[in-house]
Amino acid sequence: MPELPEVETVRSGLEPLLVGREISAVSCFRQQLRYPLPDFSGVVGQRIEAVARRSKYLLFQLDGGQTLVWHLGMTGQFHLLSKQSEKGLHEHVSIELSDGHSLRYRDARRFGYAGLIVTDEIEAHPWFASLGPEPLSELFNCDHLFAVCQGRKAPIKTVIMNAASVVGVGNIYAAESLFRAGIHPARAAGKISKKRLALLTDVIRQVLNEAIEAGGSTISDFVNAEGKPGYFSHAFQVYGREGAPCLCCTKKIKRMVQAGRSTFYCPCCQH
DNA sequence: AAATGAACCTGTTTGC
DNA sequence: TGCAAACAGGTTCATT
Repeated sequence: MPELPEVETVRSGLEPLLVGREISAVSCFRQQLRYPLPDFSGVVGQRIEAVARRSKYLLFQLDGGQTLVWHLGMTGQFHLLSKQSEKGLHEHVSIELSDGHSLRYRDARRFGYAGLIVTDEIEAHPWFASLGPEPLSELFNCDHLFAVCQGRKAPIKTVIMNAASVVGVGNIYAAESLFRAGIHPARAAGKISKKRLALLTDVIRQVLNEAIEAGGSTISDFVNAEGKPGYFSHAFQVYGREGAPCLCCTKKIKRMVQAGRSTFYCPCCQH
């Protein structure tokens, strides 16, 4: 489900609802999601100081010096319930807050995962140690992308989707960015001029910012913390539009498979 | 070393 | 209509 704009939408929605609240209990309805769930007993009585994000991870910073790290996988969702209620379909964890609210984690496919990490050790943790820069930060610039692509024969699409190059760019935004930059998704990364990579850098930032503004992209099931969908899917120019006319040249949008994922592109506008 | 494909799961859509 | 195959926003691991 979520790429960077969707995770950011969830983060900004949860932040005002959770910061300052204290965790009074945690119940797990199964032992593991993608990985075994952490032992939550130590978080009871701790207050949530901040809700942050790194890459596609949500970071619930607790006042005891630990951070609850959560990845939503493909179908993970958080919902804040105001009343006690039965476990809903595909709900796996319930975090009770001292004000009576209940934060539920729901995830049909269970590709999501969570960990409890000492806040000062997050950057060194295996989930974070080899991550590239945030695409909306100064660290992600033309020089960086050029260095990453240098000498690589891999297709540019798989390079920008690799979190070691830059984080947060998933299948949708990779396709949309390459279309806007006029770059063919299968082009070898090392064969793209620095000038065109500079354009790609700008366009990735633009696309992600626009998607955040729109509250993310909902294809079938993404919803924010209030249960509402995002609207960026209406702005897709290539993703999911196989056979439909290119909005630029009117030729048919094509679909190909790269590294096991669908790629949508215009064979006329992208080189 | 680097790139592809399978695996982890369930739900929904597509095609015969 | 029914059933099976294909496909889905992510990441890691094993295999070329």
